[in-house]
Amino acid sequence: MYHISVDADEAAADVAEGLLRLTSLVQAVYARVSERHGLTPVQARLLCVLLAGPRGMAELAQSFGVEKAALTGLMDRAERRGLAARSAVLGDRRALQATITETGRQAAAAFHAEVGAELGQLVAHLTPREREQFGAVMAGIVVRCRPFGPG
Amino acid sequence: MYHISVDADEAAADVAEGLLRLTSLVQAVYARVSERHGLTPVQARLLCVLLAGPRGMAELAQSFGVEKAALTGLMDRAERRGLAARSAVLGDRRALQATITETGRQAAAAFHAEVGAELGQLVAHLTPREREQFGAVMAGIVVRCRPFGPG
DNA sequence: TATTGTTATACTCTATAACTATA
DNA sequence: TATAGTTATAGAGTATAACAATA
Repeated sequence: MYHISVDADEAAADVAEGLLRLTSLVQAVYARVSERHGLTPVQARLLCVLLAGPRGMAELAQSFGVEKAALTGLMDRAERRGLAARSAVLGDRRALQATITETGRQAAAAFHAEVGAELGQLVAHLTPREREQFGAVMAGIVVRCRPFGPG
Repeated sequence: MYHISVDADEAAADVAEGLLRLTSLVQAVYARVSERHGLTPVQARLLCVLLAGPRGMAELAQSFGVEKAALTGLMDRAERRGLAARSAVLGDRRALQATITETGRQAAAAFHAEVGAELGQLVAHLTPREREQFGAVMAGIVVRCRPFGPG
């Protein structure tokens, strides 16, 4: 039905290499934009989550896929830099909420906009139709690896 | 000529989000396969480069985009684990070459094959034609950001 | 003088284990 | 007992600055 290349392995290796190179490029963009705003990549990610509202420490740790203790350290450093703060939670005196400060909000908003713009530049040479197809393929790949949604 | 969406910004944001999610997924695969072979992601990358032959320390630092001192630390740890070694360079008594050991070679070869296979799985649901197009788009994006070749 | 590589120091990010306080 | 979060400790990865040896 399809044309099967005799170099099927080679074609697969090419896709793998493409994925690795693309990943490396996106990581570099992310790191460069973070640095422009005085943030580490992980701090940028943390602040972007907190832009949507306060989050519990355990909740953040789980959504980042790190241990609670690692999150304590992340928040310590973010707090020391005036980017985020901890606040009490009504009704559970064990719990703390991570919140973003005004300084953090401004940095995160600017970071988010610039990352979006720079990543958009990467696909600016494609036609709208190509971009749409490319986006659909990426979404399809991601969805198949997160069968229960973007936790 | 093309249909321009009134939500062009939104579409661009979608592509950016897709790139970030795909990157996160590929990084996770890379980290998981590395760990399976007792390697950190950076060690895996270092060893895969050394699979092709010895490299000078400064050369490696530049191709990794890190300072010389960082590479000294990387090689110290790789050497301590028996994955790589330093050897003298004939004709320049300042220089050292990083080489891979047999242990390192086996780990790197297995790692490389498995990463290729797992990344291949990510696009296994696509038709050959879709895979080819996807690969071409990725290659095009990367090429535009490395106008002087893959360093 | 320039280049190669190392050492010293400091910081971020992460894991594990032991701990406190509250539920 | 279980959960939320912290502390202590260790290790990887990185940067900067100062240094040694060689070109």
